[in-house]
Amino acid sequence: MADEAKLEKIRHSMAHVMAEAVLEIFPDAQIAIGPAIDNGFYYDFDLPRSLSEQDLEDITERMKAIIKSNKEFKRSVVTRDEAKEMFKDQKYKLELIDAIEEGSEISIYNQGGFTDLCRGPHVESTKELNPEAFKLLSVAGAYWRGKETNPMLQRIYGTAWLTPKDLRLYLDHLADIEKRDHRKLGKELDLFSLHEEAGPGLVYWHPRGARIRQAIENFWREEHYKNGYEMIYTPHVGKSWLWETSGHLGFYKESMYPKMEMDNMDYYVKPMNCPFHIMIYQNSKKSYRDLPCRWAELGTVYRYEKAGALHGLMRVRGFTQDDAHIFCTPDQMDAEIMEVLRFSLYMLHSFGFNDIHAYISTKPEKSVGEQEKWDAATEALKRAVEKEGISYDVDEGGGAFYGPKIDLKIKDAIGREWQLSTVQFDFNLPERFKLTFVDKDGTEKRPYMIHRALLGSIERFFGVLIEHYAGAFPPWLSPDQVAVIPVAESANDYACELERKLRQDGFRAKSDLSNDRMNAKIRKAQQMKIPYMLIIGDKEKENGTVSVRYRNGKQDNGLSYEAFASALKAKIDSKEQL
RNA sequence: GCCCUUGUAGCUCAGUCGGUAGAGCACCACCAUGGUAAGGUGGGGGUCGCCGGUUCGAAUCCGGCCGAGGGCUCCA
Repeated sequence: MADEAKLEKIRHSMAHVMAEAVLEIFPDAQIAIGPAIDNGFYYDFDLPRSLSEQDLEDITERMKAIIKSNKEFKRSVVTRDEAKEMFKDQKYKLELIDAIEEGSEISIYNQGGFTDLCRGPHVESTKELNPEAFKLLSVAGAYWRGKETNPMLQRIYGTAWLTPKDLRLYLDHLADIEKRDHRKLGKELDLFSLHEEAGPGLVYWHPRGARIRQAIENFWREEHYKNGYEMIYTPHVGKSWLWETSGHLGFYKESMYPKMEMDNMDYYVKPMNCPFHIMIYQNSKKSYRDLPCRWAELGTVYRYEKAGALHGLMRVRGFTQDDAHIFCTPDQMDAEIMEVLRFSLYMLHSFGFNDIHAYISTKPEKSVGEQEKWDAATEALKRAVEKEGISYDVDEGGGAFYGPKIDLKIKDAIGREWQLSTVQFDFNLPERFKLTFVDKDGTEKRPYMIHRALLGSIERFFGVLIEHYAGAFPPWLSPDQVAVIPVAESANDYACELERKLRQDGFRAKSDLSNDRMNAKIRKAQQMKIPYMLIIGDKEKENGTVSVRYRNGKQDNGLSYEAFASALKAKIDSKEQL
């Protein structure tokens, strides 16, 4: 942990060194802020022209020279007026000085030719910075103080470490991230595509991607049924009164696709499934005996995300939520929450996510629903996480206005966090739609309503899966589980026979009868990350056996078909990685 | 939405000072029948994102639009 503090000092000091280098090149540059961040640092500048890659090299060289000149970082305290005088040509600094609270100390740091308004801390001297352990990564636009109405500055991002080896490791990590990029793998493995000409942010699932989706959805449906849910299907558009009642037109209109007019009525494409599920609830009078109702739907919704926010499968405009709504009595709430959380964890584990952290968000300032309800619901959430023994953080006041929630974030194979599951109480919709149930005593009462999605959206979940497995899916999810590769044409008929048998036994198999040589076929199957290859020639044909080549290069020769099929089935059933 | 970068064949990318396009892979055909990561030869395929401007002439220069990538929440 001492290293963490040291690193922060190093990174923050690097930012100052970078500012000095930039000022050498652009003496009139306006400098803004330059903090240490995760893995590195940045500094924002207002410059007369845009920076290029070439500039980054230039700046890097100057930074190295500054570091090698062994400048001390000297801290001093100045008065407000002194500070204003020192930075009289730096309008952003003046703004910062004005923002400093009356009575608090104003400190400056100086290293050689550069002085910055700064609360520190810094290293003692540039001697402590390793000129071979940092790298400038990119230039990006950033608003002054992050506000859209402010001028756009140029931000230079850099990364800095204690040693060149640490830098190397970090750059390798970045390269790994790039290799796993689901957009790249989606193309290479022929899983999905997006088509600007047909509408940005809308996903096309190719056959190989669709097979994975079906494996996910089949599993999802089976498990939901086993766990007491009913499947429902609801429309994709609804009249405006639905969205007025739900409040979406009031709070959410910006993100909805615009209205369609028909028969003097306005229709909207759904951005959420909830109001439709409520329609079903209201279709008949509900008794406490009918509750809980657990209704699940793979519901496709459309939201008009800002153009700049779209990102592959991770942020799209049309997506399918693995949605469910639970309507229950107040008495049932505790048990339902426990169950939802247990079920979520089971689902996430099944997909190979075992590092899970929970975030509970509580009542914000502006909210609906009585305090007691919020407290009861929030307590139920806490009890549930504690019972499951997963670590959690509480985001006080971070809930939606309509109820507290719990989000589950998983860590993927290379340690990145992704939010998947969410369980949210809703004190708003039951009120707005005047939902009721008749209780034991014959009086009408308001049911609790819980929204939950375990995978989040199928599209985004797919993106996370691709990156988690780097495209090498475990057999139960692999689009092609088995590639049958004949050594020469004489084994083609045997290959076809094997393919037919495998498919009939429920496996996803395909034989490669192309003109290529066996070596090329193996290469292709390997590149498509198919877990099992059956290499068959005259030998196997004669003996009725198969030779198995695994994705990892290992090999099992001369197995009987039955032996292979049962081993494969066991692997698929276990959902294990190969 | 805003800033920077970017948009050439299905994919990955070349294309120098403006003179109406190239490679590899993929695809198709033929030859080769090959035991664990690319066999050979030949062929087809692009109004260079879209619209407009400058020019004798634009993939190349200029403007606008559309899309994609990075960033815009780490705070003197």
